[in-house]
Amino acid sequence: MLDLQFIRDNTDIVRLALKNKNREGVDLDRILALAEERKKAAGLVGEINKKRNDAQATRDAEAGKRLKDELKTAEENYQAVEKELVSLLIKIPNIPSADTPVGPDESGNKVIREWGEKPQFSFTPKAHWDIGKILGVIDNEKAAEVSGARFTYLKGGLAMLEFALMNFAWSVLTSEETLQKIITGAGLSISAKPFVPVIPPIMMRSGVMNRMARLDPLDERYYFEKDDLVFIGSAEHTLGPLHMDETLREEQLPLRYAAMTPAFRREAGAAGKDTRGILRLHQFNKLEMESFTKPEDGLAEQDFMVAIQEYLLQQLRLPYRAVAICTGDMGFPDQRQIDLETWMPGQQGSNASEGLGCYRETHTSDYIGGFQARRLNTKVKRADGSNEPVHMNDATALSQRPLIAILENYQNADGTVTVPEVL
RNA sequence: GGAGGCGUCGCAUAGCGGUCUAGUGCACCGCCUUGGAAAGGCGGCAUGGGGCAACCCAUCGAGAGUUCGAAUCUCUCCGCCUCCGCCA
Repeated sequence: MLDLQFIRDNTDIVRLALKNKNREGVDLDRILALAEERKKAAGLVGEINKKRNDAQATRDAEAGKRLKDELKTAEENYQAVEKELVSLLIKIPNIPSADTPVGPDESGNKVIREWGEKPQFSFTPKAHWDIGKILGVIDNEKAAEVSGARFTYLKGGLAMLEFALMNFAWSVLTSEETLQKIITGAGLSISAKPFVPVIPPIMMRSGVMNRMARLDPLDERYYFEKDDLVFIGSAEHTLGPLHMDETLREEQLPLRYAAMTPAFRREAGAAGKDTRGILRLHQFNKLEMESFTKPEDGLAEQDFMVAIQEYLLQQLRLPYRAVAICTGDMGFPDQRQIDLETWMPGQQGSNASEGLGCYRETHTSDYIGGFQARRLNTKVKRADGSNEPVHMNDATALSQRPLIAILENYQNADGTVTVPEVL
């Protein structure tokens, strides 16, 4: 949620953001009108309360009764205005950063860096689903019988490879020395405080997920109505509220956490897309980073997280490119979104004329600013005594998708796969 | 699942129908004192909203109710603790 005062003072910026983020349906004028109305309604409630307090001081029972009724009416009016205002306010997306490309959809994304040499094969490289079948390490058929489409069994060496991958990521995220090296390499000057490993809940109250601005679209979530619990779509969802309703001290920041959890996604609206292999599943494991920083450190923190992601892929010798996600394609609460796409030589991209091989998204990083913190009520007390929302970042460390990249980039002619040296 | 207890301004606590504009201790900040410190003294120290300001309003886990009046009484919900049962 944006700050109401910010919306009032920067109507043009908000209107532009609505347009660029494809949310022109949000009635900004109505919001501004409601904000005025709420101010008036609150004034009236305060006035009646004052009179009521005076009546109580003089034990004026008659006036007290009358004012109680007046207060009830005024409060009901205030509640109605407040409710409509908040319901509209939470529909305004976050404002894209200045360096975010403007664009309607995926087509507006900009590649900002490329790294690595694409492997050359003396044979036609296979897609990971074929390699998985040859090696007997991916079994979607049985998973479909047991759980349905978009589930998988990862077995044997591939399961071990995933553990190795996650261990590798943990070794980086918990090492101050390695993090300092990454920070220096990226030309940043921020704290090298390591990430605190966390095993978080993977179900959460729908109300809290809503405060994270991640409940919508509910259709994308697995929701247990009876218990009002939602399966998380990312560890971010339960790491983000770790300091809900708290005021942090400046010297505590940055606070960095990481968690490996299953992530659950219904993939509503993706019917028929990426149905082969393990690229798009209802359940997959992911190691996620989350951090809380002072507002002025938020953007650099995202650069840091991207640098970690790139370090991980570079250590794995996997070619990738970094992509600045444009306004129309970025997440609702995002101020700036940068994705890494890793080279997958065995797959056919959407453009068949380009031949075999394509880049697929393996990493995302979201700079959220104070957008989530405002609704989560996670604040930082500044040196001057004032309070303001902390800035938050979340980003993928490693997920199951890099497994695909390893299978396809490290494949041999006989269908075997070489394990990356760092693992 | 059963029984009982408890949620108060960072922490610990007082308050049990109007004197609460919520007291006290600790922690923290400033000043006095000191060569410097400790101790001591004085002052400050929650959040949100409104107002140029003095100041006003709201908030004692959340919501509803009783009452002229609720931190205090009643109900519902949420959370925590103790005991019992079941259990990876």
